[in-house]
Amino acid sequence: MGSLTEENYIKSIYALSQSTGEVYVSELAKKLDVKLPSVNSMMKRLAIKKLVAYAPYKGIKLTEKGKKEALAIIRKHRLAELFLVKVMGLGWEEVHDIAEQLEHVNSPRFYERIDELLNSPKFDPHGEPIPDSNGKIHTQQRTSLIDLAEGLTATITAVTEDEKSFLDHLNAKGLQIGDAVTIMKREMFDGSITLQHKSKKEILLTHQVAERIWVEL
Amino acid sequence: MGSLTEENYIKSIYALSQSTGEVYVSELAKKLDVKLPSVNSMMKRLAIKKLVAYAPYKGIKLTEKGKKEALAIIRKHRLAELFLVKVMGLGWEEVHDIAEQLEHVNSPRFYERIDELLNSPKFDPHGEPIPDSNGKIHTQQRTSLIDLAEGLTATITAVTEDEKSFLDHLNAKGLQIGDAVTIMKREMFDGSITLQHKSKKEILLTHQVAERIWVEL
DNA sequence: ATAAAATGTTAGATGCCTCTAATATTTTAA
DNA sequence: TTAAAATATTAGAGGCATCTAACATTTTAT
Repeated sequence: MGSLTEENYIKSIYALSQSTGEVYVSELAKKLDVKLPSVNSMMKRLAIKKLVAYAPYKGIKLTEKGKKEALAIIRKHRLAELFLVKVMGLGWEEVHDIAEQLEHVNSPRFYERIDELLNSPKFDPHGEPIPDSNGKIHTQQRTSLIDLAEGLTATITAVTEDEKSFLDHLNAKGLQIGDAVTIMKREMFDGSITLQHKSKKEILLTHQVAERIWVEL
Repeated sequence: MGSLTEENYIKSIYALSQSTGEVYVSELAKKLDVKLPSVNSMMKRLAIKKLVAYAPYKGIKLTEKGKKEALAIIRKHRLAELFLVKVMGLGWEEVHDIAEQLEHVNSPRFYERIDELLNSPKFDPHGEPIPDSNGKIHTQQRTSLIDLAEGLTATITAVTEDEKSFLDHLNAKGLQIGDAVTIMKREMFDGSITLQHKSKKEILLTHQVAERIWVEL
């Protein structure tokens, strides 16, 4: 178990390297809100610990050991989020910041118990998959709401959780995980989308919002 | 909000100064398992922050500000312990170490919710009082099992929680908070005590164990 | 192909928290 | 009452995590 700071670096590297498999120093610095040299010196330390593969002027990659640690933290984060919603009755928009802290709690027993109480759940309240205790992740094939043709109906399965304000926005629009929506109109001009929702109301989403909503047909 | 380390110092100073109102550097060093100079330099920092009153070669005292912070941490610790037992179904002997971590979670909402779910509880699973959100503590007049005369019957209200092994010991003997016990015999020779318990069984406790059990007549 | 822009690294400093070794003060006991 | 023991402090160093300023490399665009 590394320090809290170390865990946050590992987690961010994992998140940012999802698509390309690597991260740039500047991306990481931006994400963690530190300056470039801070990232640089942390990379040296993590490389010594064999958590990242790092060569000067090259992208940063997690080693297998680093990935394993990242997935363990993500598992704890997502279990915590679901626990906060299901057991403690908090709103999905307010659990992220608390889970950011709970994910660093070192207690197998605590998380084993949460897992039991929630019946080994597969997805967190934002629809993100929860890795199992071996770090195995049940990936879903994802389609963004933005890629759906007019007339199609789909079910919201997940949202990309970046900031509380985004979830507040969805709450205000009345959208939740599991809701069925039909694409009424796609505006070419600004990329916005009009949906028909179970509430019978028409909902307008900007491109920026729609691209962060994942659906299944 | 100070650092985790700072919070642990404050909490330990509070605990150790309960009786006399002050702590010695060496006591604190022992409790926190650090060397004397570490305590010394931390005291200087805490004094600058007005959390402790500290003069060289004199005992350490918490300021009002320091006490308030200590009580806030203790409140979180004890709420967490009760939550772990009542809501999560963990044993009273295994919650201390988890609560040591949860007490540092910074989220008024999280603790407000725990307090609600537990119905603003007054005591933790070990019988220790939970300070209210203003730091006010509902102190009980306490009698130790060791001070009870033969023939008297009393109810266990609290135990002094120092180590898991002590609670394991009580579990093995079948003793719990709320149990009624009658003093059958007090041995002058070694200070041990024989109890009659609701289970009808006779239980022998050594002086060392009995003095850490608090009762009400 | 080279100059400018973007990105990354090194050097050196700071604060936090810890340590060991050396020194100082207070307490205790002869 | 003074020497020894116990307790506390200072000096100086090291690791972690951060920063600014200066320098190096890579990418890009003319």
